[in-house]
Amino acid sequence: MQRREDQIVRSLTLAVKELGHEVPSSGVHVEIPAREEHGDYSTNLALLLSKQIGQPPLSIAESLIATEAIRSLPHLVKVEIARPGFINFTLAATHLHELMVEVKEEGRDLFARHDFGDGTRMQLEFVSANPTGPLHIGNGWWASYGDALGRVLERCGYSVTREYYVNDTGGQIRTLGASILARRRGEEPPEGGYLGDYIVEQASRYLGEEDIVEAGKWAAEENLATIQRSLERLNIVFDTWFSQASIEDSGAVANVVDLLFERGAVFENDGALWLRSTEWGDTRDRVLRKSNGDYTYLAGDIAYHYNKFVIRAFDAVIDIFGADHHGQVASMRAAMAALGIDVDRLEIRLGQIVSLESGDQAVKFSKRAGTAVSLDWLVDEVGPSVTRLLALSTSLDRATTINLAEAKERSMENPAYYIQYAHARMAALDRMRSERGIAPAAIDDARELGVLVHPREIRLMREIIALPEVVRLSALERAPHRVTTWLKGLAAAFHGFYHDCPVLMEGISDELVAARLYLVEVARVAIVTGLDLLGVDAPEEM
RNA sequence: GCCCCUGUAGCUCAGCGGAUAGAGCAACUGACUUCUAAUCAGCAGGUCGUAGGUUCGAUUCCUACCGGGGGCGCCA
Repeated sequence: MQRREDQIVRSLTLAVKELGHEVPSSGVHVEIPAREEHGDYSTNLALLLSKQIGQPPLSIAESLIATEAIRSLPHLVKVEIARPGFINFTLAATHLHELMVEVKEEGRDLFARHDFGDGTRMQLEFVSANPTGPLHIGNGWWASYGDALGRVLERCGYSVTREYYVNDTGGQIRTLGASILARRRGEEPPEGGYLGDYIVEQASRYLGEEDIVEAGKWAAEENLATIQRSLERLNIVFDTWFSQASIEDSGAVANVVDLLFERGAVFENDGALWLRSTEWGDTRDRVLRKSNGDYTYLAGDIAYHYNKFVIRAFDAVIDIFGADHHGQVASMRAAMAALGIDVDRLEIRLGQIVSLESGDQAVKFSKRAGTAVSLDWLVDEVGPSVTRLLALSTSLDRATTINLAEAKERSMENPAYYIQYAHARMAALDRMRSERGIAPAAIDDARELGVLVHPREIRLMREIIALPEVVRLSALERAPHRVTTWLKGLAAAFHGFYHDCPVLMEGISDELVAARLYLVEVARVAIVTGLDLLGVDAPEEM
């Protein structure tokens, strides 16, 4: 779709040149204003030029709108100057009709697609929960975010790899094994062990040796399979499951510590090897190899990130962790800097804590204490669509409390029903069209859509054409929840249209039926595109 | 103490430095011989935590303070 904004920017550029000025290098916006009185598009250009050339913005705006470049803008009905110095363009409905044809021709594959990602190889690491138990709801929230962000980035031309880092070795696996063995003996898990009920159940099925490592690995493998199934229920599929044990066994950890040593970033103290991370902005230095000779988790993670950036040479990496891993951020960035890796290639996004409201109390999740509410339980309760849309309704930066009663309601409280119902209505219209032997919507010329002038139709068309910009911003700001916000608006516009603009009822002209059917098809392209970006199904009927 | 996130309507939350700050829910009122009312419409609800600063313009950016959440291991 040729974005109308770009067309207007080109005309404004010509207009500025016509007046003999330079276009400001940054800050110029052409946007769809929030208020309809402000027209279809609006620009702050005159306000910025005012600063640059020292003339009042209103008189600059006057000169601009008098130029040939502006007067000849396609579809232009009216151009107005507003208070501080905005220029507001009102276009004829024909500009919307034209764009509808473009969206329909692009279809689900091409509409709202961008190429600015330019094939950048980007790795997204997310979830990476230790296989010491089932995923909890917080994991599901951040998993939905990571997957949707990947979809948005892919639509903008990035080449995305989704990866899960599996902590299949080390102290937690031993603790897990010890907890299993204790339960099998009918005892309480040891101090610091895992207290969840699932451990008791697993212990009853463990037939192996009385060996904590063997028991731990057995349970971890089983847990990992469970985790994978939980994620697949949410439409989340990883490209790679990267084993921590594999990187340790390969000697890569020792190698990267050697490399850090060669670069002078390591020192010895109290029998341990330390990373001089304070030199790169960390609040304290970090242990890489303990005095007992074992490498720390951090050392393994550094080797893993070295593998991402140097061995596999991803152009950029986004790590998505829970806020409880905040402490790792400065250390990892320091380690990358110490290795001479451009720190800007590493982006770490932290998801704030998710809790569940049960009665009046918020339940905090702890896997060790066994109070984590499992993701599977929530998906059983409300289904995958509601889970994903709820997770993707708010910013990652906001700590959320899930209200189960509201999540189970089948109303607008639940964006999933509202949005999916809009799609089901579109699908129903198409079924009915087919049953009545009416040909699928087809238009040879945008002028055949000239009958679409009802305020409900206008609003729907305006919502549809906003998606490309929403997708662009979602990718740049790593904010897929913007797509959810847009979907709610689109669904609202469609429900309003559906209510006031009959498509297949008696007494409607053939021409209007054809145009409205076409509009419904275009709306369907848009809503399916949006839902797919979030990994949510578009049901034919509900 | 230090670091990160957050404070917007009664509640849950949107809001790329722009114009009169928006949705849903809850409360109240209205619309079903229908293309599925899982919908639509109306009404009501705001010192955008507080105080400064930058700017033509600040809910948005900066600083300080106050409230809430999270993190500061030779755990992972």
